[in-house]
Amino acid sequence: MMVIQPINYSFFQQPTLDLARALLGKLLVKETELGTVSGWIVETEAYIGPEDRAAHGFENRRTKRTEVMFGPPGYAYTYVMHTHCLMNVVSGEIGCPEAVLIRALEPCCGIDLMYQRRGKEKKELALTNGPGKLTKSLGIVKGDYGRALFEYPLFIAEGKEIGSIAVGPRIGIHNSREAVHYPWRFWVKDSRFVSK
DNA sequence: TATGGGATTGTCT
DNA sequence: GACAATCCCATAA
Repeated sequence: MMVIQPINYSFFQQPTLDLARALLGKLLVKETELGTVSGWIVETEAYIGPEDRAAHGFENRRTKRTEVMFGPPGYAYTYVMHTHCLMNVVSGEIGCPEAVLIRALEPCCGIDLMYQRRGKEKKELALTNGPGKLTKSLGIVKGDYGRALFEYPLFIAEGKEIGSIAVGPRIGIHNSREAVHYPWRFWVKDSRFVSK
């Protein structure tokens, strides 16, 4: 039986835009009492606080909610958006509110459990092709806020080789003026599992 | 305590 | 394409 190991901590010690690319093809894993679910990351977005009007940490806004982004990289920043939970990987140096949003996965293991959580009538694509969908499939919740992503039960692991990477503007931030156009969204060009 | 808005999704037109 | 669902959080008073 194959054992999945969390990635080394040093993986998270790179600039946010580099990390956003490096995360493509990696495996995101969540273990619960119900079982283990994982998926290969195929789409990410970078948020770089001080200069990024679309980021929650814009102008270093430091609150209870954004606090984890000011800490060391490699931890989970989860928050609730309308009726859904979204998952980010904290990046950047201590004191810098930067993070990478995980927007889409390609299902890997635990697909039965994904259907159980999302609804059996859903199509396979609808399990993980959006930031709110993948958290539900993996069982990631607001309570995972601040968890280390290099330890069980919620972690990043080595994945598989990917083809070319596509780059473009981020999604869902139309009120963010000039930041709307920053090319900080990255996805696996040939993947069927990206959002939208 | 009250208020306004949002890094989404699903449904309806 | 438009909009409702539904709720957390930051801000102001």
